[in-house]
Amino acid sequence: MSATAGTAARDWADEAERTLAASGHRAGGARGAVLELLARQRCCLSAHEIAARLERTGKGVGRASVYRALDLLHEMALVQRVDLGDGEARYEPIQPGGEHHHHAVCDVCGRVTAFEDERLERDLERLGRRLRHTVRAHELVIHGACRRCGGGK
Amino acid sequence: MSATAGTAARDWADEAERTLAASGHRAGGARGAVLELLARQRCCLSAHEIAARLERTGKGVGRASVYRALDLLHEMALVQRVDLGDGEARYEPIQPGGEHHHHAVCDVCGRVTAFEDERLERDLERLGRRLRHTVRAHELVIHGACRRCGGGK
DNA sequence: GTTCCTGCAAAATTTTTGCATCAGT
DNA sequence: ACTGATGCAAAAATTTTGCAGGAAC
Repeated sequence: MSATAGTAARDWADEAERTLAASGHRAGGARGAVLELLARQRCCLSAHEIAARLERTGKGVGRASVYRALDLLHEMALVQRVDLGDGEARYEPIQPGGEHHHHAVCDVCGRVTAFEDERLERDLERLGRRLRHTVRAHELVIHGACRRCGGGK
Repeated sequence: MSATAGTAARDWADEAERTLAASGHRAGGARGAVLELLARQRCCLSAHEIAARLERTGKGVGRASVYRALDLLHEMALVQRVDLGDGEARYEPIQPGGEHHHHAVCDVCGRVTAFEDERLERDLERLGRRLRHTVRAHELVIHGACRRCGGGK
């Protein structure tokens, strides 16, 4: 399973590089580091977190470059922007294969749980058709108390 | 229908004032103006928009007071925080009766469409039970192209 | 009269931009 | 070589905080 995830991550980073190259973008070190870090991640990361982690790994990258990389990746629909409600934007890879998850935030302990739900995804597709609104991205955030903090009684 | 909406709006503002009073909060002018403005609104407003509109109406209110009012209302679960992805937080009243909507953002023309969907709501309830996550609030944002900009073909 | 509310200004945070330099093609 | 990518510093935008005065109860 971790082998599969690793492969998917590498696939995503590779495809992202290819997509960027095809659009005339060059392969610099800063964006490459951001890509690689995002690819290895389970869940969304904020610009601040990305900069901090790259710093710790020795691959220090200017804040501006992090923001510029995220901006570009978002424009190219390679990353999903996630707003958990704490005032900083987070980003996570969009897997071309369709794997997609949403987020539940526990307002008590702060934990963020990622979850998938196939019926929800089908519902969202139907919704796009009903509204005649092309769905390029969708994002659901649930706020409340996680099972440990009161949801699981 | 507009009469109904007006009534619901007044109800919401009244109930909000009562809830606040019951928690030992006093009825000041700034928060009252924010409440009244929110109550009359169809969709979500940002702090900036709220301050600007109150300014135009002559009821100028300090930015800090707007933020403090929104903070308190959010804490008391009287308003829903909405993140449309443009870096500013928006807020809208939570109708106790259960009326609830979500938002579709057109990335082409910028229009924000509010929509309701009963099946989606049922799905989200089921989801909370499945995750054993108490759902205090949930927020869905769809990004893409609206029917005018390419979704309606 | 006490305590919360408000507004202004200052500060903290997050994100963007200008510009000189470096690096990929 | 040409042009995009990067980093630093400065700026902009959004939100928070400190504090003094005013208003609600």
